[in-house]
Amino acid sequence: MKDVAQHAGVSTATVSRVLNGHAAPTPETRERVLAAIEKLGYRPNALARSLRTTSTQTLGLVISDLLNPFFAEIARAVEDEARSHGYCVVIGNADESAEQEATYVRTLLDRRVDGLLLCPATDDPSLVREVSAGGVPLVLLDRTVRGATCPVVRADGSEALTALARRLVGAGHTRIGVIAGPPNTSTGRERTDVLTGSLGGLAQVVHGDFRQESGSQAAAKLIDDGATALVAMDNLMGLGALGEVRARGLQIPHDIALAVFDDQPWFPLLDPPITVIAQPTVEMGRAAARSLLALINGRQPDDVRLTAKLVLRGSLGEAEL
Amino acid sequence: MKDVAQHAGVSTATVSRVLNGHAAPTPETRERVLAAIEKLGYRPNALARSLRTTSTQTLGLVISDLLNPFFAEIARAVEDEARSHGYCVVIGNADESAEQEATYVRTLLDRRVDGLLLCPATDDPSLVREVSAGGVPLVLLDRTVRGATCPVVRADGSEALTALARRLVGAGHTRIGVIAGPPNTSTGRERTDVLTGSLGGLAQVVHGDFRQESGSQAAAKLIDDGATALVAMDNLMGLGALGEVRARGLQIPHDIALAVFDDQPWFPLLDPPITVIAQPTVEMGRAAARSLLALINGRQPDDVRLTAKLVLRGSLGEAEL
DNA sequence: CATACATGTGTAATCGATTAACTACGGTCT
DNA sequence: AGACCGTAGTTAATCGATTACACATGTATG
Repeated sequence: MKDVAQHAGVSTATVSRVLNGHAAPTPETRERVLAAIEKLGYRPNALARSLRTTSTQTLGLVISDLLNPFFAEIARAVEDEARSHGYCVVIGNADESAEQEATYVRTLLDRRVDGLLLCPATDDPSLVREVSAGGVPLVLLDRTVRGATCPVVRADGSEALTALARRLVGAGHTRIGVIAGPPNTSTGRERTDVLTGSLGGLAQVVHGDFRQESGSQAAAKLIDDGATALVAMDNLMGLGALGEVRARGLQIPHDIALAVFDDQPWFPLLDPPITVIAQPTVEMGRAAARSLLALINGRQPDDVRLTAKLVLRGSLGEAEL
Repeated sequence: MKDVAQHAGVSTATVSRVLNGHAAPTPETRERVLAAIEKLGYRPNALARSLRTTSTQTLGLVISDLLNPFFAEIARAVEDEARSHGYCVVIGNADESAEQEATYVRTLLDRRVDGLLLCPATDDPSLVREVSAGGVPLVLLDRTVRGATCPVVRADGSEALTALARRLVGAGHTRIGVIAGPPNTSTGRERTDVLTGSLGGLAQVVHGDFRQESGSQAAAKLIDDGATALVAMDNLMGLGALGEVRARGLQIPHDIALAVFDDQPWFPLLDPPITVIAQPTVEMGRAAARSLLALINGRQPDDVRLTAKLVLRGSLGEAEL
């Protein structure tokens, strides 16, 4: 910057003013400064600028797993929305581990992100409190924690789940295997509660960890126990369950019915296509980013609750008639 | 930091030494400082530290599309490797757009990442030159550019592609539709050249843009032209092609054979499972991160060339016998 | 013609860390 | 006792920007 100033025959203050679009500098001065910048290939140091202004124009996003397309889509939407407001997003991968999640959150805070979007790995509120105590704007996404005091953006699957339950029961299924998420996550618990509630005593629950492998294992156990229908509570466990069903040579929906929470681009391509409960991922991501930006700008956004929808495709068999 | 120093009755220099594990401070002083840090909940400002040390312990990774599982896996691997060396990764999504790619690269440079990993959207070397001119360590990943002067990490699919070609020809296919990547990307061009080369005059090429929609369109065109086998040059176009095949009610492999470049967890679950050329994504990501770290540490790593493998699963029909 | 005021630019403090150079202190050795 | 040395800790410069305040110049006003 000093070099630029020297080249243009002005002070660094003036260079800074030109850079920041202040009204002060003469068009002629501005011209000279811009020429010098161009000539020297100068690029301002964002670190220094942020240090001085205490604003990084950056949002932190901590998610459980980038390989999970559900989170990848959310990340993508967050990024789009943030970018359109001049913000950058730094993504942290927590790998469904509370410890790694905490590490990432702290790293992001150390780098002074202007705000944080968090999909908490567990419903333990201590990390959330730590962030809030630091005074950093925080919005929870997809999942919440016990006694959360910050805005939350999530999808409500209750309606879709009860509709699904009604169809399964109506089709005469009496042993319905539920491949549930971890009970210490809000989404894991809530979805399972709603579904088992609507299924009366027909549900048999096995808990997984939102990963493919656990989906296979849970499916195996449930099939062994005589389940005639499976409901996987997220797409990775759905993938695992599907693998197990195929490995056993069972036909969907003839031998067993299957429904999955979360949609995937390839679900319609299976034979039969898989019936799902689709979450509005893009909307969730955008809404979360907007809420966070609002918070950063001193407004107090409301919680956002979007609706997940049941998409019938055929993998339930007669239940879909 | 000043507060901590005051609390512990020392100067900020001493606090800094404790923080950075210098030998100087007495165990007793160290103890006092740590206590003060704990008590005040002090966390060092990474921006200030980086400004002073000119090192951010951060790598930039610019990829074409986070929603493409191929890149998501790479990102994940890069991150793992980087983290194990105490580095953070900031991911930028270029969306297969050269312009957005350039924007992201510049943003990352402005933030003074210690090194940059780039999957170039096109083979135009100007952006690469710009980065190199800035003296920032740079490694290219998956794709290269014309006259690249920096280390490159990529997968070689030639062997797998010729093997695939041999099988298709051997099975008597005479009209083989190739859904190619953009000709201005190195991977797009090379893969297509190798395959069409080995297919003699039997190949019919339609170019897509590495996205699902273009895969459907290309497949439609090729099927209309009487192709009896399709080869999609990346997984998203493969997904599109598969959709088109299904939409027309064609049976794989009876009516048409299909092979896809890039593997996906759900390909084995289709009926029949899809034959693919699998790239070692995790190895690619790790290798790229390692090369970049080497470069940052003043070493001069060699190019890395890993091997993609043909995985036969059944979607080629008799060609797989 | 002096005074007030607007305007464009420069000076220097500041953000929060690191670190070279210096000081103070105590202990050894002749 | 005096010279010398090692060690623990302080002072202050520095990284590269922003910005309050001061200053100089030019124009309008009484």
